[in-house]
Amino acid sequence: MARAAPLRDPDRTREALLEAAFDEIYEQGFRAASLDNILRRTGVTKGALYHHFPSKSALGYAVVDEIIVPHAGEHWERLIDCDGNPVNALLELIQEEVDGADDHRVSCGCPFNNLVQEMAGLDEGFRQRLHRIQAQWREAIAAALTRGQNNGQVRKDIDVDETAAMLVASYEGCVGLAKCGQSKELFDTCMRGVANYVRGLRSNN
Amino acid sequence: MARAAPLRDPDRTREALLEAAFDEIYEQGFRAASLDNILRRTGVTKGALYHHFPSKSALGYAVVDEIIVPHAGEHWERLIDCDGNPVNALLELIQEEVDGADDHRVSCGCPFNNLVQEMAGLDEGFRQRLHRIQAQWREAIAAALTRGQNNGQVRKDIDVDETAAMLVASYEGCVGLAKCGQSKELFDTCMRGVANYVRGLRSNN
DNA sequence: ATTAACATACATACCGGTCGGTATGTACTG
DNA sequence: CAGTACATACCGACCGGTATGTATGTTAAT
Repeated sequence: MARAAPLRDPDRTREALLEAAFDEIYEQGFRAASLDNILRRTGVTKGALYHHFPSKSALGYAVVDEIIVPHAGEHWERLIDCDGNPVNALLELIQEEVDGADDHRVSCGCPFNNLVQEMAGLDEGFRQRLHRIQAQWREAIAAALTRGQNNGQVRKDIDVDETAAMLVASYEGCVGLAKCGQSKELFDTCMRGVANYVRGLRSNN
Repeated sequence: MARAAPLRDPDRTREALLEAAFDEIYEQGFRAASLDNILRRTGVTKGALYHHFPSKSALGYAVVDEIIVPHAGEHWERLIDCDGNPVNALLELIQEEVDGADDHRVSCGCPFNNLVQEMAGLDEGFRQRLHRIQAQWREAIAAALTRGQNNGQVRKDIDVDETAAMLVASYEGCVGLAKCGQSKELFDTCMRGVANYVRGLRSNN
């Protein structure tokens, strides 16, 4: 890789490091992610990296805080903002995930879930950050379902927290199945199952 | 750890290596699993290990073939053998998983799923083995559901393959949520959601 | 001139894997 | 039965490579 001219633009340097770190971590996992690879991807040197981040862990935490959290937020904020039928909103979200899933995504899985599986049991710093994301997802879904119950759009005999947890689990599970089979088709099949489950939440009135 | 006397019992040595490798891989992941740790756990030396297995990968594959596959088989074989109502059989299976989940399990997750998340996108040897396990799970559930449909125990308007995929995904997802929250309670909540989904598969007649 | 922003060279530790050698059991031979 | 020849099981030091992290020097902007 060509030696990049020194940027002397700390914000851009930092941002470049975060993005390259995200890619590397997404493809390799956090522990197998190599700082040297990240430096190669960016053309940044080791001194610069350690100028911006005190450790590999700190870099990983920053990737979660500044890339994964905002990206996750985009999804559940729409569930919160949406004032229509939450069942329809969920179905739209599911459809978007199905449409947006390319080979790379099928092969690598969900960046959030990958980190959970790898790090949640080993590192509290990761775990707490990831758990917060997951909890917000569940809360957003549960709140939307409660709203739907009050509006008569959603069956009143379901436990919204239970259902929200189950939905998040199903989605992450679908991504996992697809990764295991390296098959977009399997992902679609699995997600159709989730969509049918969601349709079953509709009130019968 | 005390220095173990040379066993000179190749089968036992091999078995000990497999079990220690399983534990180490379960807790650390495959790539982070250290051969030295496995040797320390067993008291076996590196020469002995490489006498039994040509490489770390081969050891990992053997763990899947000789420990994880048989263990997974125990579960889905019971679904195949069972001649009662498949909905009840699934609910029993779920209940057993809930009852059997201790702290270690919540913290470390599902050995099968861990390997999927870590290795499926990186190593075909692992991927094919794991995919085979997953496919057998789905096939066993789908077959049971089909039997239930023919017996009038299961709704006829569901797609059994879709449902089977969704069930496997949900279960793996539940384990993931629990790991992320380090919370048995979250696991129970999530699994209650799965159980309710399964109850919804019952025919209404 | 200070100091933030980088660059370079290096320290240290651990990794999977190899290698020469040893101890033990077994099979053949005279 | 004794002795030789060979195979299996195992030992543990060591290798090259790579990992994160550090120490110190240089550049450039305010």
